[in-house]
Amino acid sequence: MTSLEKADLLQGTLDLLILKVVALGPVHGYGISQRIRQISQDVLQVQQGSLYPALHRLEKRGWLLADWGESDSGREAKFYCLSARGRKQLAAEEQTWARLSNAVALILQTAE
Amino acid sequence: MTSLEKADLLQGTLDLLILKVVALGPVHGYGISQRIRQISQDVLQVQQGSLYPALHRLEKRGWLLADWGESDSGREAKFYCLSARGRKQLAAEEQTWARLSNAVALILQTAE
DNA sequence: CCGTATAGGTAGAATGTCTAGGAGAATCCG
DNA sequence: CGGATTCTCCTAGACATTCTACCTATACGG
Repeated sequence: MTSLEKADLLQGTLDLLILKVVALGPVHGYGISQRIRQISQDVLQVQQGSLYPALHRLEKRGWLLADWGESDSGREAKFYCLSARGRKQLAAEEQTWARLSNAVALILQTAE
Repeated sequence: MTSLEKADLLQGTLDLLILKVVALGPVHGYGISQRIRQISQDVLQVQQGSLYPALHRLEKRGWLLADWGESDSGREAKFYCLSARGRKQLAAEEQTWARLSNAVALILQTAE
């Protein structure tokens, strides 16, 4: 059910969220999901089964660059950072989000 | 592509939008799509192939009631109105939308 | 030694939305 | 009158995204 009631996040915003979090500095996948949960104060949470396919998708589209490194806890981890095209994409998606969410707000604001 | 760039609407918000528009008074399907476009100032537009399945879905779930009548232009049209459960559902979805969209805003507001 | 946290991943199902069609009736324009 | 456009309903099939559920492996605390 993509109905608004149960979703862990707003459908279609996952790419935007990932790009935005990665823009704050290199992170690995696991860290991305943690940051999204923390910054959103536990409202949004990305399941791993959504996260990793999304990361591969974004990398394949040339928006993310990945390389292996060592995480804080000393484990192998794949760190992602934004490419130039990813930065453009992020800007575009931020703008689109603003347009669409404002439009939804317009409709919800109509007096009853 | 459900990526934010090209969508006609924010995925997962269609039910909410329909319920909200119907809450303003009985409308037929065609009128719903027009109102959404107008109120959103041409930002959001529902394709007919999305609209009618959604209406049937909402009716089947008991949130909308339908009956045939005559439209302004004298044609047969199916008018929808909210059921009691639909009203509850609308309230719930409005709240969820507020929670989720605020959470997205939180993430987008993180300083760079 | 076992459970939890960290870190990566895949497969399959469910859902929603879009594109692309089809249909009929009313109205407007030339 | 003929043709185009608007109004109104609908379905089928393709597609992308996201979820649940599962798998692997290492480190650490009790």
